[in-house]
Amino acid sequence: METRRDIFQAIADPTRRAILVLIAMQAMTPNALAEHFHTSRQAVSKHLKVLAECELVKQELSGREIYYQLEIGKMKEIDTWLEPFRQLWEDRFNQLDTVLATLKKQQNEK
Amino acid sequence: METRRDIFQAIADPTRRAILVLIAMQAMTPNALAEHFHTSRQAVSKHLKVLAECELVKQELSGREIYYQLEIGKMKEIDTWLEPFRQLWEDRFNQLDTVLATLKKQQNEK
DNA sequence: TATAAATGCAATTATCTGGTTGCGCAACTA
DNA sequence: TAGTTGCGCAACCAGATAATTGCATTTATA
Repeated sequence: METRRDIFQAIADPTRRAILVLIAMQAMTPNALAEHFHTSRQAVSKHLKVLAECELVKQELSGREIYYQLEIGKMKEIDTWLEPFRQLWEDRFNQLDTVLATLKKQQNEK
Repeated sequence: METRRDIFQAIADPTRRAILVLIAMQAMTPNALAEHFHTSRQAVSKHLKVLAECELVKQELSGREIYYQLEIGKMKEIDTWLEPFRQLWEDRFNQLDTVLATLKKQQNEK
């Protein structure tokens, strides 16, 4: 029942990725978000809950409305995981030692 | 049955992410990979199949062994999706117009 | 040649996931 | 105050997922 929420699992769903893009531009309510998709407001609400559980979004209350906005800092975690791979495709021909060191370090920290 | 494979779904699984890290350092066989996890070789094989379906890994045959290696180029797709968000956390205080333009462009291209 | 090893595939199963509908509650509004 | 709106939560359901076991095939080895 207590499913461990994970940022990678959060962005696995295309609707959630679209939500992140939308609220990156402007904080939005569940109702406003739902208008952009072919699903119910409740379904969007569940997606927002998942995003909130892994701290990718935060709420801002305004009367009976709830504006969801992006927690941009959390997105860095994806970037961090990607970093050693980025080195691989950027410096494929040199600095290989550095790349391997970073990868091994990341693996040991697991 | 024909589940649409997606790179974001592929990296949603922690075992698959670990596999990517391992083979980034060195091409490995399913048996060798399986030794690093608490699952059967067949389970690892299924993960490799998922990764192969979205072209994150490629095979290199060697007798009865199959070495899996990373398709580093495919990882760029994650990076590409992340790019506008990276702009947000790097240039939070300026160039906001550029960020929004990128996001909207990305959204229109869906 | 007989045996062992490396691998993929099929069938099965328990669990997770994303969606729906129905409901209750708090907050606006006429 | 009565009705409407915005929202989250619970129950339910079909399909997807990850893991297991069993098996067939190909290649290496004794």
